Amino acid sequence: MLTLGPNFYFPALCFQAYLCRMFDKVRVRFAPSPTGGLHLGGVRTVLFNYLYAKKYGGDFIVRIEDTDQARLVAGAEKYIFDCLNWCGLVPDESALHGGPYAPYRQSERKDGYRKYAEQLVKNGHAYYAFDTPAELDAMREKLKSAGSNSLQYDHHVRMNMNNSLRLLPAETNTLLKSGTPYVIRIKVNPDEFVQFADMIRGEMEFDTNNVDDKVLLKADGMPTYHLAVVVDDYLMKISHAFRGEEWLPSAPVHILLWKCLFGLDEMPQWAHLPLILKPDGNGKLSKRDGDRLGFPVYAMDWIDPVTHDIAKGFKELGFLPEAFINLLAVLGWNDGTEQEIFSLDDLVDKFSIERVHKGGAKFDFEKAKWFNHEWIKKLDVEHYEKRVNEIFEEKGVSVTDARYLHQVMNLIKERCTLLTDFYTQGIFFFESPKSFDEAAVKPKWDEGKKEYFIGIICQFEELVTWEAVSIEELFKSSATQKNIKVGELQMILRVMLVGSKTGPALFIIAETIGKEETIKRIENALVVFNGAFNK
RNA sequence: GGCGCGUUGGUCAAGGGGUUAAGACGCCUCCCUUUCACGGAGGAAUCACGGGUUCGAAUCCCGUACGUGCUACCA
Repeated sequence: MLTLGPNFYFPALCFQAYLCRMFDKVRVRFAPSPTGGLHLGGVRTVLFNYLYAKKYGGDFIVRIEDTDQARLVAGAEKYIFDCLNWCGLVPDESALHGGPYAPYRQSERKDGYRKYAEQLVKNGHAYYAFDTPAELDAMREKLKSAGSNSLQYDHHVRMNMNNSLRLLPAETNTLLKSGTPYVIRIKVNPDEFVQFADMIRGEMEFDTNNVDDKVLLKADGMPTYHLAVVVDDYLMKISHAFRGEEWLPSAPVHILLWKCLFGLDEMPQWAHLPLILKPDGNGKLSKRDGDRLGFPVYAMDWIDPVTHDIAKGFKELGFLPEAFINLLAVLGWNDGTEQEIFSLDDLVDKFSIERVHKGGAKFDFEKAKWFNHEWIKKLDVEHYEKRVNEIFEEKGVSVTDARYLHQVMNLIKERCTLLTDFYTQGIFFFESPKSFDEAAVKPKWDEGKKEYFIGIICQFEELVTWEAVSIEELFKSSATQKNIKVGELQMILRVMLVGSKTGPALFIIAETIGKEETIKRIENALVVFNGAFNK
């Protein structure tokens, strides 16, 4: 079976690839550059890669693309792996986990790339370029003032530039020998069409007249993304390359490199994923949008090592990894049924790259929270009580009785949207209310009610079985005796025990916190109400 | 500006020539609960626009508009 499914989707287009790949293993890669926090969109790219690999029994590889030394951020790589780990998307091979194609960090593979760049030069598919940044600027300035609609370094301009195409071989040699800084650029021939089948978008075609001579090897000897991605995908036997839509315009460069270097038969199948857009206005979702609109865009808290700015993560905000994965999966994909709640296993089973949308989706934090709510309700509290315990600790409440926390969590789980809600919804099970919703009590408060509560204290003390039903029975019969409406008393009792008019069934609360604590809280509240209402 | 990609309710979306155009989130109304939540019942779309093709188009084709991406010795 292996790659049968996906290849059958474009049988005519991929027949050749199909033939040569049908017995190969599916191997996909996520290739982040460690420049900061792991964005929503990044996690979704990981997810889709992972799902596809696991669906076809393949390998999921994480390759660190750290070819831009200037943009490296300390800690970013570790952070990426921490996020993947939290999400449960563990790589089969990576810079962290090792594997048969190590190293998985491009900076450590530096020496390997030059050979391919040189080979391209030798075969006439690339050339040395000695242009300085200033000269490049000047070129673009010139094009701009000439009214050109392209500012690219391409076949129109390359014969006016300082490169081995225009220079005499001897001149090039001299420059090379004298150590003049240079880059290697791909030589894109005009008037050709580059075609490939995108698994999401179908047949794609690009006119090479619009493709520029991209830098392949930088002056510092590092490859650019364009060279590195092709070389490493080849060396690591990547069968399917899924990445964000922002890469679509440079896809023809990659196809051309594949063609010149390794042959199209070896090339992975491409899929360009739609973007995740900001919820309000326009554009790709960015960290700033999260700050602005009040929701996270990173998987986990990211602390900038330089500025020490902290960007909130879904994890710390109280999201379950199950929910995070789920909401990301259905942002741009669905299985065609009405199902919306999917576990990772479900997703592996049902995911299909062909059903991924072409259009970008605006991120909706309200819906994201709904997914979390659903997962909190769905999962047994064992799955997340450790995290909830941490949240209580962070708030300065130490939970000594794990069984009690467990019990409380089951009582309130359906009213918790975020894990952090367990604290706000459940704190009164651990501490007496520090304040009361007096406005809720005041209109109902009178001398009769006061007498009633004074009386109920003694009755509670004598109650033998402290269980919700018996407490309720006693409470109600006592009210009937005194000819007071039970409803009004209940509201008051609730505020006495909880502090506000919220929470699960009242007598369950009384049972859970215990007789002694219930009586204590009534007495406490009596004092406060007495003072407040001056009766 | 050039090139690419996209466009079904506020949002996510099903749908692939004939449907009363699913469903979910959010919002509103009501029921349940004398709390809040959960749950339940309702309410809200001339499928961006204009032309074709067709007996018939949200669905196919062409334009236009709008959105978005790329346009670095960044990924």
